Amino acid sequence: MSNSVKKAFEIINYISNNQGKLSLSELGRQLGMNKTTLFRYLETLEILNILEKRDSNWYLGIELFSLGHKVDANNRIVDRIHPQLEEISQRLNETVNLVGMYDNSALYLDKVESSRELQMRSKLGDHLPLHCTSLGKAILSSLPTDKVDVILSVIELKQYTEYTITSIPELKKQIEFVKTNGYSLEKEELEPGLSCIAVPLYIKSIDFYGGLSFSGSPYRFIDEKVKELSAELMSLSDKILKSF
Amino acid sequence: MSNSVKKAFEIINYISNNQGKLSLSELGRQLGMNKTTLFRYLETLEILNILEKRDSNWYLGIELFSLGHKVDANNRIVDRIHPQLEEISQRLNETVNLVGMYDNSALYLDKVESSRELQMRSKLGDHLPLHCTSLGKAILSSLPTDKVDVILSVIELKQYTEYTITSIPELKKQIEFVKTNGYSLEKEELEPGLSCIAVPLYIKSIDFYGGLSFSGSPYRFIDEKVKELSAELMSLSDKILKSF
DNA sequence: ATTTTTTGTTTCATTATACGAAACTTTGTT
DNA sequence: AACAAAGTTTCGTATAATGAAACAAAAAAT
Repeated sequence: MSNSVKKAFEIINYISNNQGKLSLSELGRQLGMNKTTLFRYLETLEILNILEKRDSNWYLGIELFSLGHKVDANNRIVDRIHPQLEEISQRLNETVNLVGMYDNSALYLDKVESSRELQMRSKLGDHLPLHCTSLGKAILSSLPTDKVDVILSVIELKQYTEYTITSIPELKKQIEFVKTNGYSLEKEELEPGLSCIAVPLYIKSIDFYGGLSFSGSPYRFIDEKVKELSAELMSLSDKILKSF
Repeated sequence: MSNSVKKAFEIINYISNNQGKLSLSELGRQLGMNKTTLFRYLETLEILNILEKRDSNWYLGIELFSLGHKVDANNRIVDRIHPQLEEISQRLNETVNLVGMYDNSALYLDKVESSRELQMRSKLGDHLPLHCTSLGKAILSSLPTDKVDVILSVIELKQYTEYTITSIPELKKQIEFVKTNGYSLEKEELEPGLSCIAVPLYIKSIDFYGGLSFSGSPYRFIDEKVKELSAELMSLSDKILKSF
């Protein structure tokens, strides 16, 4: 495995989580790297527009923006589904989200926000934990049981709020609920004030394991609303599956 | 400059323009690289999820998607402006676009599509030429004259359609038009059936040179419409400038 | 079915290049 | 002005990248 390439991406990854906060020396300290070596990496990556230096602090560069938008994951699934997310979001005035599973987490692929919710900072590209999101539980419900067992034993069931489920049997119960009812629920298990309703979206032909969800304030998602919204998601999921 | 890092990104860039078309051998031939060396690069980049192999053809990987969405170019300009693009797009039912200048081209930063236009393949992250787009001409009009001279002498005035302007004096005339009227026009100079109306967006405090535009069919952009839409863009530009 | 060709992968000696200590320059601080 | 810290350049050394060759696996041709 190519050492320098690996190191370059370690640097890029580290900066991606600390943009605008780190100078060369600080980076060297935190990554435990010799400053001359680091200097050369940063210089190279800056020339390539992969990284950007402003006021001697480092940011991700514009070339990563370009590359990121050319990623053609799973046959342009995002491009194909986006119009349908737009439609459902506008019609119901709800925020709708699309994720796909990669490396034992749910990758945030697309979202359309309702006018109701205030615009939050874009989280596309983020990895969501599987055990405390409705989308995660939806995905788990669409996986074969033995795979679920492996995943649950591998991932850390980190406690994010007082409602986060950290017990494997309890999670399995919830996964059974999704299998029976077709949708999953999550109430402030990841962050306070945020709830979700989700359904799995498994597209066999392209080996895509993902999910669709509505997200919003837990106060709005009362029983009656949950019935309506979960039915909408299930019918959207069906529609998408037919188009693939 | 770090050789291997540079080479890794050469490979990534080449694949980004030929996704799903190239096997290891084919890549080696086209890039003039030794297959053993290339093999090691591809292996490394695949492990890092920067590249992805499907049916022995190479694609950009999901990690680039994540990184690309974390690019925080120019103080989150996209996140801050997006809601206003949404508003104007919905109110007028027009497709609206945002670009910024990087490396002598207009980088496609954001867009909101109208329900009128059919959803086209996402072009965010693409580099648009300056000489045959309304956005390019708008940006050029906001730059100091000596810089414009340098840029016009450096960039290739490639002919895309029969309407593409390839003469520097003619381009300068059009730039003067933008300076006088505050907006720029482009009719099928880049691709047949596509016209644009644009205004410059120069945010001094963050050294951002960019532009806003409406795009659509040339048949719809008649004189009267041009007046209305250009006025809308100018007032949006003003509003944005005030918020920075 | 058999041979031939092409593609993908591993090994290994050579050499190029990445490395980091040290010196030096620039910038910021007391 | 003196000092400290950050950033940059130089250069000998060691390491890691390189690519030819051999090999394995998969396609293509006979």
